[in-house]
Amino acid sequence: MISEPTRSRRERPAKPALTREGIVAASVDLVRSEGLKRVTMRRLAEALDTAPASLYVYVRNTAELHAAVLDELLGEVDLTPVHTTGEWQDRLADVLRSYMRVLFTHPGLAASALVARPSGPNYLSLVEALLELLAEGDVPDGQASWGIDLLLLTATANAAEHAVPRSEEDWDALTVALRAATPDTYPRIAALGEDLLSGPPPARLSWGLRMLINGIANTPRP
Amino acid sequence: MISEPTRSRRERPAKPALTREGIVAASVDLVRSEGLKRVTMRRLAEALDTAPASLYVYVRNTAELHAAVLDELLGEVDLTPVHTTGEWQDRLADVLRSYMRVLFTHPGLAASALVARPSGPNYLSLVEALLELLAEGDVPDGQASWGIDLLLLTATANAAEHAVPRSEEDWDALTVALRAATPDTYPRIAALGEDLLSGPPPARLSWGLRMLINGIANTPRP
DNA sequence: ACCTGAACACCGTTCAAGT
DNA sequence: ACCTGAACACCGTTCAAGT
Repeated sequence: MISEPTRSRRERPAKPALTREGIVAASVDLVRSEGLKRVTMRRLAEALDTAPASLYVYVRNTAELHAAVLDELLGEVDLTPVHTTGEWQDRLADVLRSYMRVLFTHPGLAASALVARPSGPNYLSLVEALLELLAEGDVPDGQASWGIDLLLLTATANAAEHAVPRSEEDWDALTVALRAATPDTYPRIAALGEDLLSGPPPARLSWGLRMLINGIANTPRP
Repeated sequence: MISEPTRSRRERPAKPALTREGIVAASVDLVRSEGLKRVTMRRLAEALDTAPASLYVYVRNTAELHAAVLDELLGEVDLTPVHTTGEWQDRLADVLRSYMRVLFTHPGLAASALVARPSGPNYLSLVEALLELLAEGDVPDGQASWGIDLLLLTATANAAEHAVPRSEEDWDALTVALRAATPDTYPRIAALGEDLLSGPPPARLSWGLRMLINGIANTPRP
């Protein structure tokens, strides 16, 4: 009995040709459904019904792939605060919080963002939005230029740190260590005590963002 | 012919008993000789002449192992600026630069420091040193408490970003993207132009640290 | 030019079984 | 209690060979 290639080709649609766009799109699907940890060359090849080696025609390595995924996901950042009313500092903080939320929902993405920083259109739009808000606040150009980098870096690092859920034991380790600090060996730690760990995380974050914005706005360049 | 276990035991010294300290010490040797990428359970077991599974009696997982290595390496941070003369801000920046140098010389360590933050004695000494300098500058306790976290976080993220040597192409990708930004779509990026990428890295870093210290010192807590 | 199979050189972690 | 061998379930990347 002869097989029916035509029919079976119609049942499962013909394998689409590989393109960089297709690979990135499949990667984004994968990060949404299974997390960044599963966006591997082998898993991705499986999803695209091809061999891992085939992907290397379009993507240099795994790091570049992850950077492309991030570029894509940055489209989810809410930039509307740029054109609303209210204090420019608050709106700047809102954009950064939205950026952090995107990183936050895909564990591992923030860490990869630190190593392979994106340069796609969505990243540029984010930079542009932040620069416009700094300009609205009359922050000098030189300080805005150098500050934007640190603003994004700190937001990314903050997200990286909180994205991986700290296990109870890990957290306890630091808490215990800080509480055990005796005044004779660690006088300042002992003096500040609980305050080092205190405060609701959102309040700490808001203070942190405001602190950065203040620093950028008020520190003249040499 | 019968083998000579006694003699061969003397030629190669008896396998030392496994301890957590021994495992961490071997890990530190390994990170120095082969880099953090090679500090794996399997490679480490090989170095200790044991089976990978044996290590799990003393170490929960690879992340915990890497955190222990960092704890240990933080002993190299130069804390002497705490007790020298000069502006407290400059001495604070010096300590942070020394911290970054440690992270810098062991690629990958900074990234791991973001995920599994250390809590060992060397980390506490670093925190204590920074707090003492902030106290010398009469920074209010509440701001010091919340600021210290962000100070270390930003320094770590900065090191993580620069530890992995940016390939020429990656760097070009961002440069090209920024230069290609047209005034109609990205007006602020176009207006700032080269300045976004300009300046010698040490000058940018010094400004960044000073900016953070200013922010912490001058942003009141709610 | 693109795609594949196969291989090389690795990983983390678990678990039954031994001492 | 500690250690081991073996297994399970994966990785990234390269390369000769095919189309």
